[in-house]
Amino acid sequence: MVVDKLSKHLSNAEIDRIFQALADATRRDIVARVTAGEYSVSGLAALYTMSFAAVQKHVAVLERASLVTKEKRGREQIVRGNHEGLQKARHLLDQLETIWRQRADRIADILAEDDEKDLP
Amino acid sequence: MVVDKLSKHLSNAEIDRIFQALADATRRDIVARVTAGEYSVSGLAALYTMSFAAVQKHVAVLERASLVTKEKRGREQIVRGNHEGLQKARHLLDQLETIWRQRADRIADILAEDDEKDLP
DNA sequence: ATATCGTACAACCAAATGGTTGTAGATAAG
DNA sequence: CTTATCTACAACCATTTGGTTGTACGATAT
Repeated sequence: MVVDKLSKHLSNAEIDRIFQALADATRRDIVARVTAGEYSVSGLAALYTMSFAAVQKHVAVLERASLVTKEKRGREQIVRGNHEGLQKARHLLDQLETIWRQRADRIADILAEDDEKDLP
Repeated sequence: MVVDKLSKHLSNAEIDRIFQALADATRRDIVARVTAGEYSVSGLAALYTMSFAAVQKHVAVLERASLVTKEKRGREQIVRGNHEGLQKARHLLDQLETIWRQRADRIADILAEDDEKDLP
């Protein structure tokens, strides 16, 4: 199987986990919220109609993807955005964007060459 | 259930499809390849050890996520990167990045305020 | 001391995923 | 015409996913 590594620092498995973690609206909402402030797991669970255990699982998925961290404070578990993980994700997305833009640039170049042929 | 819409133009279902499509190394490889050139489905299938049908399914997932288009040419089906879809994905990722960066900036501001308090 | 709160975790379930093989229909090549 | 190629699609299978309920346990409040 030929699968290019998109990053020297992120394994394909890590990238899989990041994208899969973000492929759910509830989890994206959790990321947005804990990136803008602190929430306990039950504090998060109160925001959604699903069960506490379901939210707990969503947080676990985000944690495995390094997008979020948990820290025990008293009897609560505080969830925060993991800036290192988020930065990794951002870097990864930059790389993907670069590949796509290179393609766009190549097309632009080809079109530019055609234009030159039309010059006097 | 409270789930913020991250975009006026992309539904949560569309975003789900985009991230999930990218949550597989083979599919990311396909996106990279068809973004850099043209491939038939069988041309793609030749690159991987899995069956033709499996690759066909991966392409279908990418197509449903609007990251790729198929066009019939003779008996072949040509797969290309869908620039509109890719741009949507890029825009979406920019928005996520903005949210994360705003958080970082807010932290920087808070730290800056603390520094000011230490001034003479 | 006891009840309550926040969490962890197991067991279970339905549906989706990622893969397989097999069959069938167009299209191209001999 | 016959054969080989490319694609589509169905049926099946194992595993994962997203959800549930129930139980147990440490921390907190009354």
